[in-house]
Amino acid sequence: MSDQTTDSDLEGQIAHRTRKAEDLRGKGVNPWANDFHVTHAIADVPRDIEKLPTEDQIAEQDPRYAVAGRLLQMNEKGKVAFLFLRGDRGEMIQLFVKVNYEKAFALLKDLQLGDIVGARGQMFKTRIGKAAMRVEELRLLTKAIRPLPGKLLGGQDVKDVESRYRQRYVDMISHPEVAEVFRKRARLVTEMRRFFDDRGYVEVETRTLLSTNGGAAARPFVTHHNTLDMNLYLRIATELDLKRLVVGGIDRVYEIGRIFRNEGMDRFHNPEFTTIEFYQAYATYEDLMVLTEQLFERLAVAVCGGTEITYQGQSLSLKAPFCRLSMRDAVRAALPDAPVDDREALVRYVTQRLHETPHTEHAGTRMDYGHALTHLFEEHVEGTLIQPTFITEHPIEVSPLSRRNDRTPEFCDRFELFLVGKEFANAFSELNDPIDQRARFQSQVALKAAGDTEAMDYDEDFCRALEHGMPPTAGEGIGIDRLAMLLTDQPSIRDVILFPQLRPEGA
RNA sequence: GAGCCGGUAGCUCAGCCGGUAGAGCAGCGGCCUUUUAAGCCGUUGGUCCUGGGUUCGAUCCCCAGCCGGCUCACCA
Repeated sequence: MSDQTTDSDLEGQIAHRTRKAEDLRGKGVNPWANDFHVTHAIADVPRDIEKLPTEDQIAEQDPRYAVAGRLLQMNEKGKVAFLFLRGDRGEMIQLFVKVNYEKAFALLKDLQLGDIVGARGQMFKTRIGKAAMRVEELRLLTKAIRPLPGKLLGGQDVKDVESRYRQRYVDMISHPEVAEVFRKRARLVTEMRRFFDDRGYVEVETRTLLSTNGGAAARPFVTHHNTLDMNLYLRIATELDLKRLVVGGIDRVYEIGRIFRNEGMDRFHNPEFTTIEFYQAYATYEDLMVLTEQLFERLAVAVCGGTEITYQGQSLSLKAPFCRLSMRDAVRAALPDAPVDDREALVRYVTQRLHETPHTEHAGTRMDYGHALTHLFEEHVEGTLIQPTFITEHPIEVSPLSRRNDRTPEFCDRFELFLVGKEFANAFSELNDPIDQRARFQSQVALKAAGDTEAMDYDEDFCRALEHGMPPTAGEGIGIDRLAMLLTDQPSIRDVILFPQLRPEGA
């Protein structure tokens, strides 16, 4: 205790706290003890002021509670001290330590903010009418060698988002509301599982490493297997394996899993993210629209308590039914002069517009009717779809895995669900005609040869699977991170991913 | 990948016209037997993101880089 450390920089504080821990060990106190028995969560300790005795009314038979939590504040007042501990949900308990309880009082000088502390005692009402525990036993359970930055109680919030994302543990200590976002995300996923389990879907886990890239339009990550001495792709979708399982006889199947796309990062994109994909035999995309409405309603109720929610100041209603609109009608409404039904004229129309707006990098490798229509939709409609809207009848060129519509084979039996101007779900009646599927893969290969880095590989095994016969099936994928953003009202995908991708910390 | 904005004490931030830096909180040493973001006395702490340049002199001006945020492009 003779240390006269005056350093207040980080190294000095760490050194001081480390010496403190060593001193304690020298006195026979384990600074990282694990023999304290908690009887109650801090949240579960009764604190109804009306029912609590004043200090001199405490009776020997009044219940005792043993709690533990992080020490966030210490007010020492001579021969008495008040401490605040915070528990696992961000709730606080006030401790009252008097000089009369000698051992407990003596420990105070070895405690520092951020330490994990255990306390045992009886609850009472302080002179200013606050609930507090009169501590009979006080224990240091974990010495925090490194001081916590910023706000504990009082002090300032840590606002530097970089350190918040890099050191999520610190972020969560400083901001209990951050932990709450991730609890809600967990609730969302749990509820989603229940929803599908209740309907007889089987949850599976398929492979992440693949030798062919498919199931979506995206650039993959490449990795290398040493023993096989071959490059493998990290999956960009779970689609093809799940449909293999439908061929194999699991009529209702889903996977909640991480997928990887080697593309840009921004407020709505992280290189690894989580999707649910589900497939149901003998269903159509129209059945899935109804199912999707039920799912979104249920998730909103479970996470937000109702179907009327707010996202970043916008009021949204997730109450069924959602609006349904074909892509052509949507484009027509936004651009009355676009020749939506004339395939060649529409390509010319879009090509001309692209020349007029030179800032676009859009490659000329895939300008056909389907891409032209989709381009107009994405440019002029997508961002305006605030309330939940199903966009149906996508062109075949942008849907290499979807079933053609029986009446208008240039379009397919597909929908995407949009909300707050973003895509949230993508679903279609699955293409199960192996001959057509081979042709679609062929055109993907041609696109890839022409420089389209997002085109799929020809998946021979998948075609072979379809040749064995896949029942008529509908399938859907939903981005869980975006859904979590929506239901927790977070502005950035980084706020719903525990450890979002950042550049490595500089040396 | 492009544009804009930012990086100063552990945290939040000031810092004028270029003269090598301040506050609050945290820390450290005291005082106080009912505090509530306690109070009072004293006190420590800085690679001003990095590297160049201009200058007698750079946290400040210029250039390059690193990291982050936002917008745009690609994508979900």
